Amino acid sequence: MFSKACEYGIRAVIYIWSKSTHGVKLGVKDICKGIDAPEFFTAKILQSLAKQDLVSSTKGPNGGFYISKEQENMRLLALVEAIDGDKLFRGCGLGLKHCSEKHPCPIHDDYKNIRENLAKLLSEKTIKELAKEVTSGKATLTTIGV
Amino acid sequence: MFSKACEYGIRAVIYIWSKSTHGVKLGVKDICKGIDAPEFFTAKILQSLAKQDLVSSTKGPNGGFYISKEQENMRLLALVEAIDGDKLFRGCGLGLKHCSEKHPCPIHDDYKNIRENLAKLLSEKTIKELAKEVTSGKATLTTIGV
DNA sequence: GAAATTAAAGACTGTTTTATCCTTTATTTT
DNA sequence: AAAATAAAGGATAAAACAGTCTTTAATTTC
Repeated sequence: MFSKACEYGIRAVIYIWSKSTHGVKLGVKDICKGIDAPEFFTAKILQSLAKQDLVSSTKGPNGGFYISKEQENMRLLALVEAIDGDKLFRGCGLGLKHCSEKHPCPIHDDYKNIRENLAKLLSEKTIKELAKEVTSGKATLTTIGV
Repeated sequence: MFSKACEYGIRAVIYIWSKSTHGVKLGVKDICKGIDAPEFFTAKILQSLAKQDLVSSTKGPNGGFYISKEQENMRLLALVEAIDGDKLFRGCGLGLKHCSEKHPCPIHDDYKNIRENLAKLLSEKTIKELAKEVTSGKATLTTIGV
């Protein structure tokens, strides 16, 4: 469903949220340790997100990634689109180039429905909410205990 | 969502269904022309499906691919699983190795819901139904008119 | 039986995704 | 100013995915 990059990206951003409530910055190493993701690969994703202004970053000692005031209400949908683009939400389920209401593929309506449910879910969820689930212990971002 | 191989495979099987109601066999070339898919690549997919007994085939003149009596009630789910495996239906939305009810990722429940809807859709749809939509002109498998 | 036809099988190429490493740049601390 | 730190950026490598081509095997037609 989501690409690896997107999975790491989502986990990373939720992690940053869950740890840096009061302006504390987190380094890539910390983050990747916390979410059990490959360091340099995840760094690239975060850099891309920073470029797109979905997260903030500063270099130098005590620098790292953090979430600014303006980024506080980020939705999951924005994150997914920033990393994976909109291919998950646009385009035909069977790969037809010109699938439309008028010339639908055989699963057009059902697929559309699934997709809209997914888009709805992603657009409703804020990172803040998700982070809260982690800090409260209800959810986790890494393999624990087993 | 689905891989290219899966898209071509689904289209191919629906096409076979829609054209070979009375035991007529269709060659790969015909099929690929009919669904606007790359020939050799799609051939591989059909061969794999034949090996897995989801479609039937015979070699030689007037040979080709067809659907046997036993394959008549094939569900879309079986097709997708045969080509893409179950990765779409199993595994965590955020890629966690040990995500479970007990140790869920932050989107566990919602993702599970989406996934179950998808699985339900795919397990309910028969290829026969989908083919009927094509033969009746309600749906299409290729780019038309534009 | 020989020729023609068609799927099956395997080798090969190209692209995208995933991942790692190394260098550069910006920032802070001393 | 120098040293240390951390993100940014570039280069490379491995794996998965997508697609093509060639040869082989089975079947039918003649």
